[in-house]
Amino acid sequence: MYREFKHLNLPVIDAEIRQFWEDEKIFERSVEQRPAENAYVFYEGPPSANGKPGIHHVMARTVKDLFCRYNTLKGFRVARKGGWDTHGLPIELQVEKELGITKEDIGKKISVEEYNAACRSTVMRYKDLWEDKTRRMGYWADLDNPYITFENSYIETVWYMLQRLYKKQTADGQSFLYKGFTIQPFSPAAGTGLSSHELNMPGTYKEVTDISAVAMFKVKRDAASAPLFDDENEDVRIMAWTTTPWTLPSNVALTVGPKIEYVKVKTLSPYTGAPVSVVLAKARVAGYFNAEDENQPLDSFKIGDKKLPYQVVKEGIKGSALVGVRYEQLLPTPAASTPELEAKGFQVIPGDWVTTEDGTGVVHTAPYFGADDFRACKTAGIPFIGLPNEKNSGLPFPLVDRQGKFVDEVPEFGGRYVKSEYYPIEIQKDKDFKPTDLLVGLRLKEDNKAFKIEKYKHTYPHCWRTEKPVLYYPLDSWFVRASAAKDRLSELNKTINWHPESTGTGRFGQWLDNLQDWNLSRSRYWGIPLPIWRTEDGEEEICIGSVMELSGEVEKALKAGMMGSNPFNPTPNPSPSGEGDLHSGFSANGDDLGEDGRFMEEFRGDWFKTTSPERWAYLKEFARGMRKNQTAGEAAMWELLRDKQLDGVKFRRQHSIENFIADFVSLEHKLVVEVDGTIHDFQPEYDQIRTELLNAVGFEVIRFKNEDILGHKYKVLDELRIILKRRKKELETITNQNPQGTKDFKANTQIKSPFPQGEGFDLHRPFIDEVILISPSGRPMYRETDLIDVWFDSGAMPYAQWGLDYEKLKNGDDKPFKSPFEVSYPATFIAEGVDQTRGWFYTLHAIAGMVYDSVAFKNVVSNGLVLDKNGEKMSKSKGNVVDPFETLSEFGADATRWYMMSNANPWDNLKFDTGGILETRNKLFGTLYNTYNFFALYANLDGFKHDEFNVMPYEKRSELDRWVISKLYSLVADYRAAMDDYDVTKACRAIEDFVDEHLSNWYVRLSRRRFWKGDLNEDKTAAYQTLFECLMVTTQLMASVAPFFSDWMYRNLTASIKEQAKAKNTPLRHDSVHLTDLVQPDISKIDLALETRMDYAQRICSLAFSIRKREKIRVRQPLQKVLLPVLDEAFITAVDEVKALILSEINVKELQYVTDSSGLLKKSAKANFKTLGAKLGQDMKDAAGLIANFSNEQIASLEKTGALEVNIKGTVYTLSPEDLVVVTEDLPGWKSASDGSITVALDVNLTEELLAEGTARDLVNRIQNIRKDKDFNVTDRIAVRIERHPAIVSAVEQFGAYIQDEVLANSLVLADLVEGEAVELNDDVTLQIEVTVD
RNA sequence: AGGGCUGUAGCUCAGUUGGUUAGAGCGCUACACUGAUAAUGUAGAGGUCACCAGUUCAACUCUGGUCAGCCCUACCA
Repeated sequence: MYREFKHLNLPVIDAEIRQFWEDEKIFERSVEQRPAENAYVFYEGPPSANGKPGIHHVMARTVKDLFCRYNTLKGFRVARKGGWDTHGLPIELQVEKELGITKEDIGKKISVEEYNAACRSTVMRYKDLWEDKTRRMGYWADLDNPYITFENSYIETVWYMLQRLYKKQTADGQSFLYKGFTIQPFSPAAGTGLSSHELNMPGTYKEVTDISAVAMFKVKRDAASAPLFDDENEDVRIMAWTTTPWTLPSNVALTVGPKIEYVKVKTLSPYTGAPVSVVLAKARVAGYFNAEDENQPLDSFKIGDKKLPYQVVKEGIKGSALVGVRYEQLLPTPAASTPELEAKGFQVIPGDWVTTEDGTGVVHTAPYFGADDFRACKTAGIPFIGLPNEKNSGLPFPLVDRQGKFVDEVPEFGGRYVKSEYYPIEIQKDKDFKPTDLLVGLRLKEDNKAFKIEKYKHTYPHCWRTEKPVLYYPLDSWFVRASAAKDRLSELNKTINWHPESTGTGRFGQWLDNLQDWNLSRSRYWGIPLPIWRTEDGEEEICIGSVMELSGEVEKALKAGMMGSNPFNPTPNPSPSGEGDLHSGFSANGDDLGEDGRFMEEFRGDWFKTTSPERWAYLKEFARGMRKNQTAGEAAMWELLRDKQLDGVKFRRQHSIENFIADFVSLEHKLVVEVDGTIHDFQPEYDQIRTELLNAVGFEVIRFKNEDILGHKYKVLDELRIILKRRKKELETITNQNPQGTKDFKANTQIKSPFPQGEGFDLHRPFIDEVILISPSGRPMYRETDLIDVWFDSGAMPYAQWGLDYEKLKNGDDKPFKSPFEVSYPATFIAEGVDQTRGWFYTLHAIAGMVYDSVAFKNVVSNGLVLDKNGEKMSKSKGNVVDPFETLSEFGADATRWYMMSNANPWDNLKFDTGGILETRNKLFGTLYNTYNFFALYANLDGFKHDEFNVMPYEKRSELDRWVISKLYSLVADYRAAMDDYDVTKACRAIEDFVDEHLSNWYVRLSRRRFWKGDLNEDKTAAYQTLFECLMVTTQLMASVAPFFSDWMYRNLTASIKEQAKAKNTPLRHDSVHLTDLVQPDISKIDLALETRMDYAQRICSLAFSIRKREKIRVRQPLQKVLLPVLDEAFITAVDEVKALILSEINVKELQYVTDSSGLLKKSAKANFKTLGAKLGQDMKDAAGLIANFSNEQIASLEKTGALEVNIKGTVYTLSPEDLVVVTEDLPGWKSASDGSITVALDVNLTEELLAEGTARDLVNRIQNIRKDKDFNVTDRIAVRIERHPAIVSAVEQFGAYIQDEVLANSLVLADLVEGEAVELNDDVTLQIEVTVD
């Protein structure tokens, strides 16, 4: 029996099939049954589970899933290892938000360890929701063994890849991984630099209104500037425009275009009325002066006037002539002044990038806050402006700190945020609040240094998470030298098959062509630590490529006494098979003292308990030096603390603890007192590690600022006293709880791990920062504190998802990754949103290209965005976000998936409208469901069971059967071609077309009678077999996109024959459609001639129906004759084959061809523009008119002789038959209609007999309706009594037998009195019919 | 600002190498059909193929420009 159903309910089907898949492990089997060597490699771009899945994830995952399923059916083994992206700023920011802290609080209010633990627990928060969504949408992936980017094996593989880059060198010997200093986008609000990827997140560039300033820089009179002066007292100024007035205190140069022409204009300062001569580009004069005001008397101006008189007094000043001109510093900061700056700063320099499209043609240049500025100053040898940087001999500290505040030393504006957005919203809203830019503007106005201060609208980049403006800021960073591999990456890209192609050639290709170095550094906590250790001076460094290597280095460091113990001890020793878990090799407990323990025993004195003797010896020199060169603050503090002055507590100064030197320390109270100069603002990272490490060994660290000690001595003393008391108490409690505790330094040097015992060491911060290595020259090396860009994490997934194989690594294998890496690289196919073009797509490509000179993927589909139905982006604030769970529950996964794939190409943006899903459900799934149910209903009645070994040969089947089979296999060919080209939309639409147009509305409709009439004869069996094959093949083709419904149908179709199929090992033996082999495109089953003539039949029927409609003759009314004018014999032969179909479909008794010889045919001709156009050229138009007027005779002559000469404007052309498109015109005297070359005429004369037959058919219909209303079984026999009404008597008498046969009536009687249903036969006649089961 | 994509019926989308009636589905109107019925058929209304120019005998299609939308790139101050 085939299962029959009452209603289509896709969500119920989903649930049933989902359960079946899980119970029977269909996914696992679908993968495993294919041979491993025949792999179709798919990479899963890892999602982050810290946000809820959205409807766009359903879109992206449908694309991924369907091509994996499709290729599985094609016989490939398609492993799909799931993955989770677990690092990155979004997670950190979320944690900060939830804990109510900012980045500055990390390491203070909360330890890095706690913070990272919070990240770790947050990152998988919505894992369950994701997995639920994954299952419900039918996304097949291995969720049990995902790769997780925070796991040690993943991290160490990323290290390995970094090391490969570190070791790789360009032709001129530069490493692919290097440390540099550049001006980068920096988000003070998020406390981090931003990568170019992040700067390109959607919504980053926003239109904002800022305050712009045109400042006037007063020229100093000297040899270089002399030509600019007319007389000694003239006030000559250079005008420069800026949209960031807050950078004006940092101005050190003005940049001009060497080739640009500048002019000097005599005018007045608009704000003070003072006479002034300004220099600006000639092309920009009109931007600041109104031509009407030219040469007006200067003394006519009053402050506040709109009209500013002016006079161009000097023209033709080349930019190059201005270079070297010196000017007075605009807004001096005394603390930042240096002799060097005074000597070389504040002059005009050249820059090719200067234009005259905007501003004044002179660019205010502040090197720390602009990439162009930075380059220009470096080239011109202009020093940077900033506070002296005491400890680092390097560059001065910028006048703006990392929080986006002016440093205190900046007069007037010190301590103010440079962008108003950094202030809390309440402050911004205060009526008295003035943005810093405005204050700067006001200062300039007052000082007669401003020409124009006004609001200015422009787009400015914003931090994609905090939505606050970005600053360009000088940052130390590690870079990947991607620019060196630019050409090769571009070449490799050309071998990748992109969908859509334009993304690959255009968007991605052009990006590669302009590739910049990849900034890897992130000043953050939760991410993969950069595996580079350096000596403090940066002279020696090491890049670690594995935990094994790190362990070896730690051993060396141990011997040198750099560290307390080796957390990686014993040396990790994964099993040779590569199966071992790296974690298991690590010792987490500190029982094993090793060498370290032994040497600690030898030292008894308190003195050395804070560090190892060797380190002590090493640091001693530094400490001594620091004591000598102490700062003013340190000196003042020492005065307060020395000689047990403070409550009798003993303090030491410049004392070594671990690998740091503390400014002051009380060993008794375990308290470190640090005195900070401003240098510490520049290196918060370093301070933080220091604090963390000191905390880790039991010391509390407090800090005082220089100015506090110098200015508020007693306040500092009070604070210290309070802290000392508290410390004393705390230490007593700790000692009581744990007598060993803080006394034993060794115990605390054990590096902690967040994992339970035995699970190993955590490679994250802060633990990794505690690892100190020793350089070849015997100096300590500290880890570079940066984390790496999370995009590197995901870009390294082809390797890191498997992890390092130590055996291979030891053998020097070029690709030392665990199995099955060998058969899993590169990917055959990946798919992700188009927004990943510069993200994952790029990082995959870049890493593969640079490290292995290979592509990482061969085919890629980038899908577009999912917008709401109005084409607007979905966002929480708009409230137009679609919940994927609701959608899946309401419409089912298949309809949702199908809609998303078929509505538009996946790479176009999708305007998501549930109405579209509804349409898909009704049209495709509803139709197919009905078709299946129709099949099941009659197959069950007839006891039909499909028998794979006993199918009727196609040549013995009817025209209609062979036609639909031909269509079916044409579909298979089209479908496979489209899918192989990754064009799923085309594939889906082909299926829709087949199901709706061909299968349902033609084949099934025309075949209905075959199913319900008579016994299971040969023709009927053929019909069942044909329909079965159509359903079976269709369901297989649909399986990739609609995995639930197709499996449901497959299982229904095969349930009754499953046992037999299994026993005989036939193609239908599989438990699930997803385990089958995709049907082959069998050309032998395709008959194009048959498809053509069926197309004729469909068009003829359609035309006949349209005539009936026009003439208001219902289809049930039989007609005598249909006439077909024909032009050639081939048409007759073709139509003859489908004649029976046509006649029964349009309910006409006979078909008659009208040929030439009949004399009835009137032809007309139209020019065939395609062939004729090329031949005739300009005469085409005239020829078309001529041909349209051809007579029957002319056409006939051409057809007969094959040539006809025409004269067009004196030129004689010879026409051949293919130059004309001949059609027949309406037959005079007949009701006709035509469509292109086909014309149909109907004989609409109704005889008595025809009318009676029509009435009989009406009666059949009414009786059938009654049967249905009364819920009779389809097979019930009935008795019918009809009221004796004049309108039907003749029909019943003539066609009684026919009626009985049609309605399965055992008896049919006319009676005078019938008490049955009142039935309306037509507008005039209503009669009673009684129907009973007999 | 530059690059890419898109612009066809009220809506969602097709439209092959330029060729003379520009299509489908949904929606709307009317009629029909209904032993598949959350269907189906026929017909109707609905288009300056965003706009302007050019190439051509012929342009929705090719070229250039303009406008609008989206995405990407970009601190030109």
